[in-house]
Amino acid sequence: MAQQKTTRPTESELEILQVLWAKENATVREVHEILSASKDVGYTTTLKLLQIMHEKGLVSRNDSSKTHIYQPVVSREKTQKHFVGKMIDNLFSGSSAQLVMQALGNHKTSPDELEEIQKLLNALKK
Amino acid sequence: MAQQKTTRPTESELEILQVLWAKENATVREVHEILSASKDVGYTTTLKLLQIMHEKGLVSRNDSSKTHIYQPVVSREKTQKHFVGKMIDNLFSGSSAQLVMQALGNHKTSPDELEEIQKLLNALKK
DNA sequence: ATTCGGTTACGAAAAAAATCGTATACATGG
DNA sequence: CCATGTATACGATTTTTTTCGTAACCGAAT
Repeated sequence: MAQQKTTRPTESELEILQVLWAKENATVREVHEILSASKDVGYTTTLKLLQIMHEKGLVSRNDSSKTHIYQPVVSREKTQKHFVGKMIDNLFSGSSAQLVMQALGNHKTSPDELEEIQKLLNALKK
Repeated sequence: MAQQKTTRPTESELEILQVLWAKENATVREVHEILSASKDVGYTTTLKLLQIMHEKGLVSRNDSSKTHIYQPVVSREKTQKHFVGKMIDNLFSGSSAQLVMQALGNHKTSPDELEEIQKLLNALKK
């Protein structure tokens, strides 16, 4: 079987993945530039993190040129799914509805988005 | 103001809080009994964790008798809110609707629960 | 060729979190 | 009084995660 143990990203790894998901691919510098805008962190820290993520298989990299280019391997959706599931277990006694209510209740949602949710809801009700 | 720095629970602390929220209060042994059903962990580990949580102010305890009784201090709702918010930022580009769709799409939700959500949705649409 | 700016490699330290061994206290049944 | 079972205290270790210093590398401009 040799089931690939899907290593889950840590907190900081998640921050980096966000950048990669948004840009599709990026150099260390690009990632670091974005990260350091909101957070005080050294360049080599970002580099190291990307290297570790590469070892873990969370990202792939193209090192054909001197400046390596990183790409996400794990998909945003899979990762979302994993963490949402975990959170439902951990904090909502396994009830996704409770999570939904919490999310809807406490955060601004535009009419368009509400409409989207309504559609999904209609589909599920069948 | 002296705003109480709300220390956030770690992963394992969350597991313990779950038990405390469910039971309202519990002894170390009770917590440990439940935890060890699903997880391989030593009694003193659970004890230590509860002691740390007590230091942090996550739980209170009644030590008037030899066997201490612990109670959650942080509310389930506040904690949920915190983690949901964090997750929306970290994984859903700040869109709560995206999280809702993900949660609804990937997990079983009973008709009753769907109805509840529908009600909330109606209220929000106004 | 030499220097300079930007890059990766690598090891190690620091920080945070989780785990457990051992000591000790205390109530209670014998 | 003593042994035993159950508690807590506490230090120490282990593991995981984060951070960064230093060296080495390379290409381009001088």
